[in-house]
Amino acid sequence: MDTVPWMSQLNDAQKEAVQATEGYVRVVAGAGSGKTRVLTYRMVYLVTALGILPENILSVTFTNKAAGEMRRRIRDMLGENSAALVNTFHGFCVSILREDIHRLYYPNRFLIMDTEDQKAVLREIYEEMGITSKDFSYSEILHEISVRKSDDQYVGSVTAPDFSAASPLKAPSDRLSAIFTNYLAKQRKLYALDFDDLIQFVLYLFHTIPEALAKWQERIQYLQVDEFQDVSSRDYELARLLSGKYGNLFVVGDPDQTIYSWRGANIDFINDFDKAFPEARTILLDRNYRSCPSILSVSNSLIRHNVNRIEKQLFPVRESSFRVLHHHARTAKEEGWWIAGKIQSLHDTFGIEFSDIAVLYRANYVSRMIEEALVRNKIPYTLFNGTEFYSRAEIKDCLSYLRLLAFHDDLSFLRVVNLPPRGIGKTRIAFLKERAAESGISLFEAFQQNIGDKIFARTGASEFQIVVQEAEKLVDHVPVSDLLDFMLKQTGYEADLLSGGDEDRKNNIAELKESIDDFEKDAGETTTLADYLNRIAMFTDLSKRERDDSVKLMTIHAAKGLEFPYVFVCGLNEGIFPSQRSRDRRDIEEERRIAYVAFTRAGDGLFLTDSEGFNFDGSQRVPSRFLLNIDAKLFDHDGRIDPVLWNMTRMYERVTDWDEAVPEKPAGAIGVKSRVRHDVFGEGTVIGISPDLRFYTVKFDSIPLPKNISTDFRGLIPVPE
DNA sequence: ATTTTCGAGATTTTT
DNA sequence: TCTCGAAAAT
Repeated sequence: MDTVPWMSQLNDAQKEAVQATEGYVRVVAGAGSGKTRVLTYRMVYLVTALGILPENILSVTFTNKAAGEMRRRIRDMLGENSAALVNTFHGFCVSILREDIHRLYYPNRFLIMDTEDQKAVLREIYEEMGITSKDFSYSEILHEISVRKSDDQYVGSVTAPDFSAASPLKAPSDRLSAIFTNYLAKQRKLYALDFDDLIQFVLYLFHTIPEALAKWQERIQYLQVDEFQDVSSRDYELARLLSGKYGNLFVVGDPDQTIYSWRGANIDFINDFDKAFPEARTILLDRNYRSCPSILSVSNSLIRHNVNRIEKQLFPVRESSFRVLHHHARTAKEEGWWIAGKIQSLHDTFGIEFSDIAVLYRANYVSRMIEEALVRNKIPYTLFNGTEFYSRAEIKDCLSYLRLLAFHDDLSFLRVVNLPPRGIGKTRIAFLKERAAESGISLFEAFQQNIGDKIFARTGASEFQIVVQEAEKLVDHVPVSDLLDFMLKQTGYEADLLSGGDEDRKNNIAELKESIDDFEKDAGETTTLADYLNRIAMFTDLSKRERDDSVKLMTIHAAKGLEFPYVFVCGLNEGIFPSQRSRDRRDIEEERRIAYVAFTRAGDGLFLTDSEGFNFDGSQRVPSRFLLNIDAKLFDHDGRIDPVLWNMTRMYERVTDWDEAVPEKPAGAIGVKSRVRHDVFGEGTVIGISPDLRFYTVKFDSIPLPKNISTDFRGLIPVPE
């Protein structure tokens, strides 16, 4: 029943998936098996063959980038008018809250905090509490906050009118809890929601107000979720609730590609889907269209080392292939140069476009040495790094100007009040904070009320206030882009930028204005400034300018869901990949899945590199255990590795790659993570205990590599806390 | 007395 | 690239 012309392009399993529109369906789709195609075609099928209205379909993607791509494809097939619903969970929650947050106690207006805003809030809290980021690193605390927020108690307590009365979260028994309570208080004052809240609030809304749930359940008659292996319990609950009425939930994922555990991804949701929904159908897509057999066998050979895994084989469709090549470099610099040289020869000798090549790495900082080599060799590249478009300083500045006008919030105020420098620094801000605290008002209000105080003489304070007042008169009457123009000119920000002669920043701002124009054209008359700001709050990489025909550089996480004919995976060293932070088997398995994702991005060629040298902590760099995991027959080495290095790799491996339950040693109170002192080596931390309890593995502070110390040795004593 | 600038050191992954 | 502390500039 090929009612649609493109149906013949699909294999049987794909066809089955596209047509499986009713009920609960799980598609286990291996890397490169055409799942994006299935998801896209399925939406088109729903609309064209079944006559379902686009607004009754929701397709959830993992990133905005993926959402954008899918929207484009669907538009190509169905035409401009078919505004099929493609969104991320977070983006969709913003839509829900825009319509329904007034049903909770919040006003019908909320501000979305991104990670930088969260850090700014933390910075203030730290200042008030007299602690520094050395005591508690921002990222650790943010993680902790996220964890606490997933506690069931949280939802009720934050939305309850008097959240301070909610018991378990309040009692600041320790500093961590104090920080958390403080954070919540600041959030409430700002009417600010962080990423976790977006989903959490929607869940709370659905749990407490049945009419709201019914309304959205009625709207979403067909729900499909991509990258289901990476959903968190919150995402899962949301999907379950939304599909609760019509019972059409279609999920697609690959358990081997779970790489977001640190963000709450839980692999069980896809693995146990059939238990949660006994009537569920499972479809397996196991034909790989993307990669050459050699790349596939290397990837399979690697991932097989994960113990906690459901066995799954991918079958290559493609035939001919080059062998995967590993290069061991003597220095980090040489690693970069080898990659640059290879890229150059791929381009010159084989006529491969630069844009068909990607360099992937575990962490952003690794990109530096690669960049340097590419620049020196005059190879064009585009860096997709952590500082994505919307989080660039100048873009954040612009958005903060706008947000100040829309929300009068402290966060924006603090960012722009002294931008460009107008003499309002620490002391004057402290003055304002005092005033604001006295009267229980916002910093901006305190600023307006005290503008005449002599403390602001000799500063640009009053000029700034006048500009803001003028701009406020314009807010509801001119397009957002004009408003931004006005602010940038009148505050002197633009002049400041021009005098700096920074072309890049100027271009970025021009691009922002363009994207605002686009948005206004799309959204029509009804959008307010606040709407606009909330809509783009989650966009981190919307309009990345990509240089024509250039090599792409990005982290493996950023490469999720993408594919490239030629892929270089660099920095395959212990401590980088797997990351230094992975401490036990579970962490290592996640790292291995990340490597698996990296390898399976490649279609025609895969190159792996590592280098000798020294890590941040001074320890010697050794090749990654992942290189040892791959069956040696399946790939080639270019550059000899000293067997001593391999032995060191095995040493690292022994420390972290044990089976799960690491027995704690009862006597002597020495367990994993406890601090110990050794007669000769000094102080250190126990990072492991051998399964047979024969020895501890101790990382001494003064020695780069961990050492095994017999449990019977008397010279190893615990250090009192 | 305050603010600004400049250089040194550190860095997982992101909605 | 971002953060923090000390010197230079207002």
